[in-house]
Amino acid sequence: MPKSASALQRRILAVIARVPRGRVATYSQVAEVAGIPRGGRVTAAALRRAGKQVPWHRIIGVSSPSRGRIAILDPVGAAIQRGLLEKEAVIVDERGQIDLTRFGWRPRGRV
DNA sequence: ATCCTGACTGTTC
DNA sequence: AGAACAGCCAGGA
Repeated sequence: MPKSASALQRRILAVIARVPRGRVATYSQVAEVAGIPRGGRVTAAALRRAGKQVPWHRIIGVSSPSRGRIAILDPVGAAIQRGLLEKEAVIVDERGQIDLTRFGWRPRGRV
């Protein structure tokens, strides 16, 4: 990985690496576990830099309290993410939405 | 130190 | 349910 990666970014990547297969986590959720309360954007930035070194496809945005949705800007990348998730048995809606009550990651410990 | 940026979010319309 | 807005955070110029 890039030697210039900050400790914070490495921590974020470490959290993402813990998201189990067949499950998805939101940007903010990852940020919070990594120690950045409202840093959803920070998670996004870290992911962008990390590339495919982590299960990037398991990180999504929030659409409503119980639903998440693919937040990739590039339509092609979004399609790829959807494919990867479906391959893990995660049901992705036509609009790229996902039921968090079913596939949302629940980190154990504190919340 | 200051300003701008963005794979974010909760609140309002 | 979906679009517009206004905060929020850390990194980079």
